[in-house]
Order: sequence, then C-alpha cells, then structure tokens
Amino acid sequence: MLMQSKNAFENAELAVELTRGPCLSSVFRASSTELVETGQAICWEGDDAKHLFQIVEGVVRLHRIIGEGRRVITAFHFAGDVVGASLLGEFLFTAEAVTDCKIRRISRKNFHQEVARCDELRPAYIDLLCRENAAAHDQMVLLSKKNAEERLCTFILRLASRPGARRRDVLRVPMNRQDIADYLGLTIETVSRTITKLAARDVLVAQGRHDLKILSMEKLARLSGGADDFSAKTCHRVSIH
Amino acid sequence: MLMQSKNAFENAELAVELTRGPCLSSVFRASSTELVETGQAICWEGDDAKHLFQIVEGVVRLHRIIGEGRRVITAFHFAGDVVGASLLGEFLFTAEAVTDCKIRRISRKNFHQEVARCDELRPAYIDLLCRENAAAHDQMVLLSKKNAEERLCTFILRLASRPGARRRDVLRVPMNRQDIADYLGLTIETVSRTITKLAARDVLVAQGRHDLKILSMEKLARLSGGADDFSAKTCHRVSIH
DNA sequence: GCAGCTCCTTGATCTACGTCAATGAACGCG
DNA sequence: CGCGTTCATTGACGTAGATCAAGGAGCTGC
Repeated sequence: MLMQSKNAFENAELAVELTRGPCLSSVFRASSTELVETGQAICWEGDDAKHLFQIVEGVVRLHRIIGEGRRVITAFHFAGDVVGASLLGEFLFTAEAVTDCKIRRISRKNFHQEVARCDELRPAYIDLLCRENAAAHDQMVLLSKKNAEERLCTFILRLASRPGARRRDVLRVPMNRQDIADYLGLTIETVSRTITKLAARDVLVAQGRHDLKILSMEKLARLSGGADDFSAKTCHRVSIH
Repeated sequence: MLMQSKNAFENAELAVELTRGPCLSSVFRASSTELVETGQAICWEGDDAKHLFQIVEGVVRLHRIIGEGRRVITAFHFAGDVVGASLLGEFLFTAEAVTDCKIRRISRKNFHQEVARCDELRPAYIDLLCRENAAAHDQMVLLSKKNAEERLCTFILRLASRPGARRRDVLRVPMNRQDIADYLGLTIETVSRTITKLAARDVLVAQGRHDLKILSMEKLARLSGGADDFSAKTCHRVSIH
C-alpha cells in the first residue's frame, strides 16, 4: 500500500523529529534527494566544505586516511543524521555510502543564513554540535581504554539502540568487518574472532555477514565495559526491565 | 609587584585575542578570577553543567573515569581556553588543575543569553565548538592508529605549537608522566621508555621532569606519523623557515 | 549449477606494549 | 642539609592483539 512505499521515507523523517527536533531537518526539506550507490563518496577529506548533507536513507561512514593505508573511521551516520555540521573550512573526513543511500544537500552559506535567521534553528544546531562532541568523547574512551571484546560489545549496543535497528532480536549490521575494524581500532581478524568468542558464550550469534542475533542484551551491556555514557544508560534500562 | 601580578593576566587576555578573537573572552571579563590549586577539581563528571569556565592562567586536564581505576584524559586546556562550551546537560568530564590556576566562570544561562544577544559572539561560539570537534577527531586518529612513538611526538608537537610554550628550544611540559600516559592511551613506563628512545636518537633531551630540550623539530614532525591536521601544519611551518 | 569473485573465519606465530618489580632522581619539609 | 615521599627510569617477563597464511562461505554472473 501507499503506506508501505512511503515507509522508509517517513521513518527517516520520524527519526529526525525524534533525535534533532523538527528544525534542522526542515532546512533540507526544500532540497531534492540524490542517490549515492554503495561505496561512492559524498565528499572528500581536504575539500572545501561547501555543503552539508542529510542522510534520508542508508548508512554512511566518515573516515580519514593516515599514512600508507591506515584508515580510521570516525563515525557512522544513519537516516536522519546531518553530516558536515561541525566544520569550519574544509572536510576533515571522506564520507562514503556503506549502503545505497538517498541524501539531500544544502550549501554551507544557505545553512548558516537559515540558522542565523531562525531562532528555533539555532539551539537545534548547537545541540547537534554538542552531541557530536559527546560521541567523539565516548569514542576516545573506547579507543583509549577498552579491549577488543568491550569495543565490539559497545559498538553492537550502539547499533542496537537505534530505533528500528532490531527486528525482534535480530540486529542488522550494514557495514562489513573491515569497516567495523577501522571504526574500533582493531583488525578484521580480531573482530571476527571476538564475534566467535561472544557466540561461544551465548551472547549473540552471527547469521550471515550482516545479521547478529542478540541472545542476551544484559550480557552485552555487562561486557561493554561501562562508563561510556551510552552503555550506562543501557545498563540502567536493562536492570529496570 | 602589582605589575607582576597583572602580567600573567594581560598575557592570558592576549592569548585569548589571538586564538578566539575578542568576543568569547569578553563574556568572562566581568567575572572575578578564582584561584584553583594544583590537583583541585573545577567541576565533576556527571554534575549539572551550570557554569562555563575560562582559564586565565595555568593548565587544566579533563578526564573521565571508566571502571576500576581506568582514567582517560580527553583534553588539556591552557590560558585563554574555554571549558564546558560543548555541553548540553551535564559535565562529561572532571576538570582538574594540572598547575595552580586562575579561572573565571559564567553561568550557562548567562552565557547563552549573551551568545543569543550578540551577533558577533555567535560565530565565535560555533567556531569554538568546531575546533573542539576537530581536536577530538585528531585524538581519535592518534588513539586508533598511532604507535607509542608517534603518539608522543604528536603530543610534543602539539605542546610546542602553543605560542610561548617554548623558551628557545626548551619546551615546558607542565603535566606529569601519568597525565601524559592517560592522554595518549599508554602507560607511564612506555612514555618514559619512548622519551629515552627519542633522546638516544637525538630528537630531544629530558631536562628534569618538566622540561624537554627539542633537538630537531624536523625529526619530531617526521616521527609524529602525519595526517594529524596539526602535524601537517607544523611540518609546513618547519619546512619553510 | 558451477566458476570466480569478494568477504569472512580460523590457525600459527610474532611483537609492541603492558605488568610487575627494583632502583634512582627530584622535590618538599623538618 | 639530609630524610622521606613522590615521581620517573630501567629491566625482566607476559599477553592481547597484529600479522601472515590457509581454507571456507556467500554472492554474481554466465
């Protein structure tokens, strides 16, 4: 039915309303959507940051290359997320589509004009910047003090906490092992081994390359190493149940 | 004597003008300065973020505690820096004085009123948030992909790039080894051994606990592992001279 | 349905860094 | 000024995770 075909779209809008308030999303509403195929870049590290993007559908990774073949994924972004808000002059990352994506763009100039013009937009923008900062801090903690198992569990919890990411207890993991490894500061082999180990402990089971069946959210939360502001919340949520 | 005491003050003002423009600093100008002794906390992780602080003099570390005795230092801040700008509800870190400090504070409410009121303040505030974000990204790269030597060299370069941090080729390092280790995601022993190794290679020499004599900025830059937006700049600066 | 990818898993080994423990240098205090 | 405390260095050893290498599983296209 109509509902069905409109669904992904509506979900994106909904996600936006829920996470950022209606405001920031409305800036993009006038722009037409562009299609970006899996693997294609949306913008490049070092380029002039002339645009901001909103992800309407799909998953995007942000990465930086350092030296010979070292890649760091600094963030994943999902439907409703805005990419490029926290930039001054140039892009500090390359953004690439992890899955086929629909995006909208707005020029940096227009964006800032809109933000300056509309009093309700400004707090939403500040809010976004602060959230990005908080996320970066959590990631610094993860990279600095967590072991492989804690990193993986934290990552899975983050994914699982997105509304609609789980269908029953099956979690969709759109990115491949290399993406996960580069995000968590590990190798592909360690990610793989850690998943196997978690399966042996009845925490979760891999079902194909892109699905994880979560057997125990409690164990996952306990193994995530805490103090990440997110897992703290999850712990809480879990212990209340 | 009065001159003397006013001197540090003036320098802080100057540092502020240079790094942030006159605007954000002016918000704090009405506030009286408070003294914070070495080791004392300025605010605590988890507390309501009711104030923002500006460091007038001294060095401050921001840290988070995770689990049993794991501490992550997410940033160091220096004279002129504003602490607590990128927060929504509560402090995401504990801030402590690394050296004796003078600080000023302003209530979050007043701060946001001022920012909303003054059109010139807003870009300065956005600018600050974006810079913090960029710094967090650089740190994520460091923690995720750099080895001990690259981390240390990057850190020393960052310190050395602050105006006035070097007296001739002697760099003041106000923090102790544990602070450095917790900032770089290493242990105190590894930091110590790495300094020794750099000394053996004629890159630098430790002079007491808190001074490093830099023997070759070029080597330092080469060993820092690049791609950190900072070290790129430094490389440039060095190669021009 | 099988050929040929790409991506993932598993195993064997290697190593950078952590841990544990002892010694030595700096700084404050009586 | 020497004594004690704190902080830093150095050494011996252990280990989590990287690296290297060999299958295996899952798509894609004929």
